[in-house]
Amino acid sequence: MSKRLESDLDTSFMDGLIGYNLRRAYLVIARDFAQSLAGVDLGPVQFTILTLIDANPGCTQNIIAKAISIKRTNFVALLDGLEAQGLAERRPSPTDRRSHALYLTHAGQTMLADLKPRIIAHEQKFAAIMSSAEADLLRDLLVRLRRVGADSADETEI
Amino acid sequence: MSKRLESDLDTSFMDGLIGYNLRRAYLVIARDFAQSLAGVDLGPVQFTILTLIDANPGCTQNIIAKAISIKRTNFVALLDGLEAQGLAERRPSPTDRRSHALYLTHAGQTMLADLKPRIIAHEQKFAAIMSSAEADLLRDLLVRLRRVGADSADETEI
DNA sequence: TATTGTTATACTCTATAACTATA
DNA sequence: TATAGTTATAGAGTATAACAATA
Repeated sequence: MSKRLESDLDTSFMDGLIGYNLRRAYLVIARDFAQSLAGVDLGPVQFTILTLIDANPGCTQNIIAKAISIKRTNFVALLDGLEAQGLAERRPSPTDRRSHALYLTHAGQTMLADLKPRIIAHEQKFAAIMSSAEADLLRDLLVRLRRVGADSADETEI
Repeated sequence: MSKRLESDLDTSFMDGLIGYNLRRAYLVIARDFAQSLAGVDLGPVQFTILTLIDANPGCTQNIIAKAISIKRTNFVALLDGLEAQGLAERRPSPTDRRSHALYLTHAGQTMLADLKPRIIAHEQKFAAIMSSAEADLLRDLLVRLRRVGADSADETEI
């Protein structure tokens, strides 16, 4: 197998680009993440929303949407999906009648407790190929990278 | 502005995940990359294809598709777009009548020469926030990360 | 039988514009 | 006037299944 490797190709220009390498690594991890969620009707973003509601009960849609850099407008359907599955719910906000206070249902908490170990196992598969010092630096560099775009970002806070 | 920061949110679980930080950084760079290509009818993947055909004239669709981890099936429309704009062309392969030999047209070479400086400027905006040693380590870590998924990848070579 | 390219199709994520109800 | 949520819609990017031509 692999009679002809893609290493025959000259990819030198792309290989030097941070963005290109970032995309390649992201795609690999995103696929593995999705496999970790196999059998569950949740996308990666929905899992993230689940964890954030769990850690911040009563928070609003906007707060979460900004925190994870997705548009308010795209948040609606994602939350609709969680609500339809009985995992989360919108309650009227006690302080602002425009906004909703978000909570996990009991089923949502159970689901999250079931999924977290899967995600941690998925993560460890990747963390295993670097030292903890390298992992720390990697996270730090990724955070710094995403702050570069902070000015050009319109409504989605970085 | 920014009367209430998302840092009020407890995002500790997600912050610890490599995949999450990778996604956030990737999205920021991908948006900036797209802006660098503003006014040109090319997506990021099409730009990548353009550079690879330029560096590897006569190569086949499959070789490039594998090199950048996209499906053969999705490559077709991307290349169609390049051909429709007169930037690239499919010629019959001299050795295998199933495959096509890919080449840039003169217009394609001119376009690429125009775009490369834009992409390099885009890259430098991000490279500027780290030392060259950090950038080298980052690229190395990203390559190592994407190789973790090498076994579970079916047809798209990592 | 396996591989290259192809069509058709669907799903996820992201994006913009315009609306409503509140503030 | 601005903000929170919503609807509708569009576009990338990615995914699978099935096919024709060639190896």
